Amino acid sequence: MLETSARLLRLLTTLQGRRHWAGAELAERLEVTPRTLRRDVDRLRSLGYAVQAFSGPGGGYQLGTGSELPPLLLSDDEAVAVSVALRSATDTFTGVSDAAMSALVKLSQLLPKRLKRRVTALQAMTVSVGGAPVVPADLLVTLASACRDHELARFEYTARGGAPQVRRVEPIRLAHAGARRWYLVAWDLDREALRTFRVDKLSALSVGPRFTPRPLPEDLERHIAESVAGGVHTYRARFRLSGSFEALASRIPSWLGALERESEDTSILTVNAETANGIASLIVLWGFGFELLGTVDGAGTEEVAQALEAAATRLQAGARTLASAR
Amino acid sequence: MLETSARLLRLLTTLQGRRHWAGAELAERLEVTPRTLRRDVDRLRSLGYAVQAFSGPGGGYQLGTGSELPPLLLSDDEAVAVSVALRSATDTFTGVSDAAMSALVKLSQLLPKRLKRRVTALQAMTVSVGGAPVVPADLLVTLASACRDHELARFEYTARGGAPQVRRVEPIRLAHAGARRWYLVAWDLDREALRTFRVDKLSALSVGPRFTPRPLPEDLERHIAESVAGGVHTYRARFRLSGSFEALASRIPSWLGALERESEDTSILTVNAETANGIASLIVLWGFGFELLGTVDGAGTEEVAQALEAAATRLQAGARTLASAR
DNA sequence: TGAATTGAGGACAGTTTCTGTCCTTGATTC
DNA sequence: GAATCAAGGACAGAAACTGTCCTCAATTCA
Repeated sequence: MLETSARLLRLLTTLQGRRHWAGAELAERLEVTPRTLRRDVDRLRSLGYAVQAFSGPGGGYQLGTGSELPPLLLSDDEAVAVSVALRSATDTFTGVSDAAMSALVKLSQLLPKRLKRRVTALQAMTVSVGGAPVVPADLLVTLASACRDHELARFEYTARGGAPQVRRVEPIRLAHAGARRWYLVAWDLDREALRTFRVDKLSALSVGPRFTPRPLPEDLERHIAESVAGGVHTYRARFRLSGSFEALASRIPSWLGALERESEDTSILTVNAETANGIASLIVLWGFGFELLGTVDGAGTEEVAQALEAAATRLQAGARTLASAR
Repeated sequence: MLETSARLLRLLTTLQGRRHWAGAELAERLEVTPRTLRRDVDRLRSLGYAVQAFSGPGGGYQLGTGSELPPLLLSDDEAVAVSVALRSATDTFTGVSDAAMSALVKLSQLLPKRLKRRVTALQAMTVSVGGAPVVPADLLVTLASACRDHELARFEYTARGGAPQVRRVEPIRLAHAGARRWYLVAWDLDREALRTFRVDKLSALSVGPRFTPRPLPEDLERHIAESVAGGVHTYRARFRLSGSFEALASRIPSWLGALERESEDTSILTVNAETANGIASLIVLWGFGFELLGTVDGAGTEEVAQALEAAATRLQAGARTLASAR
């Protein structure tokens, strides 16, 4: 009974669109008798969806929160919004980036072309202050799909200080190391070994036919942890801000850095970035005074200090040109 | 045939979880004959979902992008990720905030309690960026639901320079004006007139029983546009960089701003941000010298220039502390 | 308190649909 | 050319669905 299944889905859509529905109204919409509607509601219930009912004048049905999440039926606009939101979330929220990635892969494979175009168009317009992705979301989605679906990948890779090389790999895992850094862990077909690639060093990606996944090496997790942690060295600078932890916490976005209490009216902010200059950019975003305390491990402190001063000089010079022009 | 409907849904879930599936594999999973599976696939197709099939060794089924978006079947983790992503997107991406809001309302009403708790926990870790008043996502979701479902709202409102008052309204529309500014347009029951409320000035919200919506005033759109328009603006600053367009284009990420050729060896970079300080942060990230030319429409040029100089001062002061400490 | 509204659900009969079991055809890969 | 795998027609028995007709139960409002 195809019609019944389709009707159940339509009922679910309808119930998701507005909270409250009168029985008669629903029955009319679905073009069935109220009796059949009640049966449909029962069916949804026995599928695990929490449809609540109310008797009496002003009664009706509404879809509540059950134990399972019902299939989400999105309108075009909503689907685009979810896609855009997820793309930015993969980079912003470390805690959920993997899940966001897999949701994004799911959605991307279902999204009709016309909607994909809209997402791309929106994405191009979006500039987010300080928290912008360094790795294009499309690339990530493609790689994540390749991992999930066991599809060969082929790309140009520019290793540290080397020339671009073409690599052919069996993708295994996409690893996220916070602060906008993504790594592809894959089996390198030419070198016959497990390799880790920085996604931002990777270009001209194409994914090929499926491969049968080889058994995962036992030390995969360790391999990931090591190659991801060691690869690039980050700057982790500590700043002293004046203001109590409570007062500052609400005004500092979590992706900017980690905040700790120092004393009653000072706090310490630790900022991570890939370049000393990135540190400067982030601390400018904070918008108020600060004291540079140094880097977490002591290394690179001088560079960071120099970067801050150089940035100060550039800002002043750049702003002054305008003033003198008038 | 409840079993059939449930099975179709399961099939859809399965197909969303991985790209490629062999027919036999699917049949086994769903505990039906291959023949019935083929019929199920047919059923999905006639419901409008693009299931593709491939013959021969290595053949099988995969769910492609059809003309309609199929119901999205999310795992727990994915649902949490989508919710978190949407919450931040409502504030970040002006272009899709309404759609994101309605998707969020939909999702929030379906999300099982255990998942809601996880979202809340994650949300608590995420705080939004400096200065501007922040509107809690929960408040927005509640208000948006109230608009959609025609539920009375009651809250305390602190008008400009006034004391908090209790208001009882019929919510009509939630309007977004970029830069974390949200407005509730509602019919004020005590004043018997259309009113606009700034959501960040509103507290102790409770939503009551349903009301029958009165006909929308004809000038609603105009009313919204007017009461919302005041006060929001983005900064669009133009900078001159030395270097040819070709040389710079490859070194400036596209999200930083739009680059144009000016002359053989200078280019113009246009940077957008919501605060003058955001402009400063972005231009620092560029890492080389620049000249501030002003803002695109001329307005706010002074503020941007001042923000750059202020940032320079802060950077110098902050960096100097370290030097003097040694 | 009583009338009106609205959902719940049992029973029944006729119709429709579904499933599994054949079997043949057509596409694709090696 | 052989093997693999999806497509789909035919058929019969079983199962499910729908509308109709009724009786109950819950809730609201006068």
